[in-house]
Amino acid sequence: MYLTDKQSTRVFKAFCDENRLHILSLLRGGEKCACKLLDELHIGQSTLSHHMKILCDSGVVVGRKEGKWVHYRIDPEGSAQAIALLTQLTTCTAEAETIDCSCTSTRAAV
Amino acid sequence: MYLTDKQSTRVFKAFCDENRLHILSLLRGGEKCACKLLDELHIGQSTLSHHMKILCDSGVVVGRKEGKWVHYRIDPEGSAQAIALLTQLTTCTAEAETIDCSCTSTRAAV
DNA sequence: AAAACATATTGACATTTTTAGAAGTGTCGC
DNA sequence: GCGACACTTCTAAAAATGTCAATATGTTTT
Repeated sequence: MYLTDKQSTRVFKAFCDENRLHILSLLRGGEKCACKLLDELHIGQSTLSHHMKILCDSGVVVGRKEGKWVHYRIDPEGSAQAIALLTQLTTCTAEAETIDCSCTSTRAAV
Repeated sequence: MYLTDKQSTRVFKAFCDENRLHILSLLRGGEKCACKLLDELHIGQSTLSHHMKILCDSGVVVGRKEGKWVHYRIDPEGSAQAIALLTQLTTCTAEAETIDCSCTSTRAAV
């Protein structure tokens, strides 16, 4: 499960906008259709559609089409992958503890 | 440890830019000063400074000033908090499994 | 004190993102 | 088929972000 840097940024874009965080908090309470989300957010319908696309592209949310409606929910698997990715991005390697001070050693330590 | 939505977005902004992901990957190998980072990234000095500010604002990176130099490293505590926040943002509540289909029930289910 | 150096801040510009209105697509009920 | 509805895509404007050059700040050396 290796992603390019570009793909990784796509995952975290989901959490970089206040409206999207609001949408996620609504979805944490269970699956909701777009129209219901629209009722609770003070944004236009096309704007919601745009945000839902970004949330789905991140893998954290999935949409289920049912007739005219699309029901959105948080995907536990996508969420787990996002957490795994974040963990990977912030975990130091074994030898990370050796303090690298090349700048001080090459110049200051004359 | 509750953050506003705005504060939460600040945490994940760290992971939404390819250059910042590159910087993080360098820091995963251990503490590095800004000048060393600058050597490995094809960006200007002021641009690096800008990215380091965003990384530090997220809490995932900390800077240690030593004379003229600033040594940056990944903060395991800040990283753990980011992971905890991401977990919180994507974890559904207990009753989330009940499918909410108000839009279909009020209109389609005539 | 002055010069040299590492980093931060400012200002200007290009690119990207957010937003909403308008038009387009697909589905349902008549 | 036709109109109503839910949602998506297109388009354009506003806001935010990334970038670099120039300048400022703070530290060390002479």
